[in-house]
Amino acid sequence: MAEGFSFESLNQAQREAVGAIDGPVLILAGAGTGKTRTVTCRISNMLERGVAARNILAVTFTNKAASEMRERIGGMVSKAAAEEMTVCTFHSLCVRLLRGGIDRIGYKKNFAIYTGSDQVGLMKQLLVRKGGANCTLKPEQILGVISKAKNAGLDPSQQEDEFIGILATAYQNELRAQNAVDFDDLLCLGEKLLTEHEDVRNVFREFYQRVTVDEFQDTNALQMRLLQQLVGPPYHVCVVGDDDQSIYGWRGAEVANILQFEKFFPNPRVILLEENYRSTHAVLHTANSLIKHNIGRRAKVLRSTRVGGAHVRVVAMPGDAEEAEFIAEEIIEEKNLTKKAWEDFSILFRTNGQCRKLEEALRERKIPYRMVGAQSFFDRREIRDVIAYAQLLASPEADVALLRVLNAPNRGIGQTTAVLATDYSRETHKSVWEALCDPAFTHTLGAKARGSIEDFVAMIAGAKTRIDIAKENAGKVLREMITEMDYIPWLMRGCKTEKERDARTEGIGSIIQQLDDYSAKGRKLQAFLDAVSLSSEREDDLESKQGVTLITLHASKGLEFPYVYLVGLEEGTLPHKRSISEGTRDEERRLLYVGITRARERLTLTYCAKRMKYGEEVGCQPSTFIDELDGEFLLNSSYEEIMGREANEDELNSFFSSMKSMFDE
DNA sequence: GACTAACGTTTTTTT
DNA sequence: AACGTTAGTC
Repeated sequence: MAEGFSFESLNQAQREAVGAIDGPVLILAGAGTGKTRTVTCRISNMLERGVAARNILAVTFTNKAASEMRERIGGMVSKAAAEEMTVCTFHSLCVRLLRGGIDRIGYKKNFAIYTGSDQVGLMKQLLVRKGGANCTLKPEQILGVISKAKNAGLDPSQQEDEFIGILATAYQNELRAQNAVDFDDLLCLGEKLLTEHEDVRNVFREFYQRVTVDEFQDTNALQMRLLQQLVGPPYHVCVVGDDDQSIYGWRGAEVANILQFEKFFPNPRVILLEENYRSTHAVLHTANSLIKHNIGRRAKVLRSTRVGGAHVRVVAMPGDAEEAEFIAEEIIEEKNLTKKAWEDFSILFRTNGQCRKLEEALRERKIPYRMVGAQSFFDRREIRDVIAYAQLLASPEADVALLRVLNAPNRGIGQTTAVLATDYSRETHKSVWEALCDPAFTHTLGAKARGSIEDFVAMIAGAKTRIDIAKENAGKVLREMITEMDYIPWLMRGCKTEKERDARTEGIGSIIQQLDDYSAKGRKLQAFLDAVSLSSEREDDLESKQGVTLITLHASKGLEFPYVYLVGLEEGTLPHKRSISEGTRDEERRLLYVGITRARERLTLTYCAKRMKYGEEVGCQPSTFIDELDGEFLLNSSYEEIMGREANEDELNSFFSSMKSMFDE
């Protein structure tokens, strides 16, 4: 048994939170106030007070957060108890729920989950089919509208724009016909299943006696409705979050969920965690002075446990090149001076486009760096292809997966044939797979195309039999199939560089290995596909890499660094110009607030007079947010001033060291 | 059906 | 500047 927790190690507000395990609880946890520790202690306390581990549910926003929380709990209670709890995301919770009972609402239990590019592919088809040639919207935008409607808890087919409504209806019908759901459907259908079926709802309510939701400020209306279905009287539900760190409004997060929590659950106990263990007083004072400009927030003032600290610098730069150069040079200098590690430094920016110049400056000086959020592993073409093949082996009627790989590698089934097959499948109300298997269809084709299709069908059916009937290892079967069809040589032909070839080959190896691991543990192919669809997780996470961290403000939430450089504080960049036109300046302010509160010791804010944007030089104005910062712990400076002074300091330092060596002698 | 050339686009991002 | 997409050609 692990050591549990002690009330003595907690501050008063934390103790109150840990002790309050009954009824609705809202924990407003400011940045760096020991939120995770409080939540894990609270769960540990549930166990001590006799709640069984299996009856505890903790919902997080990302898979990574879920595994971290489980780990933290595991360090506090017994490992077995940590394993028994349900710690997962809303989406994976819904997958479990739906794999068990989706047949009650008209889907088959082996439904496929369509993600990102699957959805785009489907929508592109629908656009063509519904005559959207003169439609100005891109498939992604239409999907965005549909997604937003679903997450707001609305019917996506009810649209102001008639054509989008038609597309939304067609999209939903198509998904259902293919026995597929998208990410948002997981939540919608999960909620629907619980709402419409009292028996299912009661099973869940009785099973999950204590529910905790982390990062509550990021939840949307639909997730709130789901939560309400999940938790019945006497509402043993605890939500944890910080409205000041709500930065995902643009994808549907409802700050109202946290601001008006009382509306959803009666008489909640509200606990404020305001004691900050992370940052210096200077950093916190500056952060507080900024965020108080937002109206309609849950008033909260972070108190520092670390008095004083270096002033927050606001540095004016001539241009983005100098900005990058300055930071790179200073990091080298500070590292030498303070014996910090590269990992102690971070550079935060609003948009990924700002990253390139910084990267260059670091690379030129041979400073190791790590970037968070580059292309997602699961978005890479070869990975999506391999997953599509795996999907076909699980359920060949998943049309999107089938169409994706029908001619990858080229096997003589081109666009013309694909369109014919799709048309036939729609006319006969069958899946594309069934169309390909149907002689009535294949005999309308030329001999060459028919032969290709027969080979393809035989290959997939053969492999599926080996897995389903002969119970062979799915990873092995998939690997052999990929080898047999010469997928890799085909993929290699499209590669321009050696590096790309290696990366892609490695990616394929990695994804099949993951499937191997699943099979080895005796888990089904479907479980693998669920895990893969639900994790957009970057393959390599932050801890596994070393160097200075380059990261967007959004991705920086939850992280902390001794040294933080927050760049590009310019009107149009931060706040971003689109947020100005959309009237979401408050969220941009919160974004800056999140960035500021990442700093433990030293914070440097920079802005440029001009910046390269889309290959053109653009003049910039300093962000109006800078004026909102209280001046007490601010130090205004400029590139010229600091770079000039540094030259002098170098001389001074060498003078001191020579004096020192004289005294030492 | 495959390959090349010109074109247009470009906030944030998880599930 | 760089990337992906599309359209046009072989």
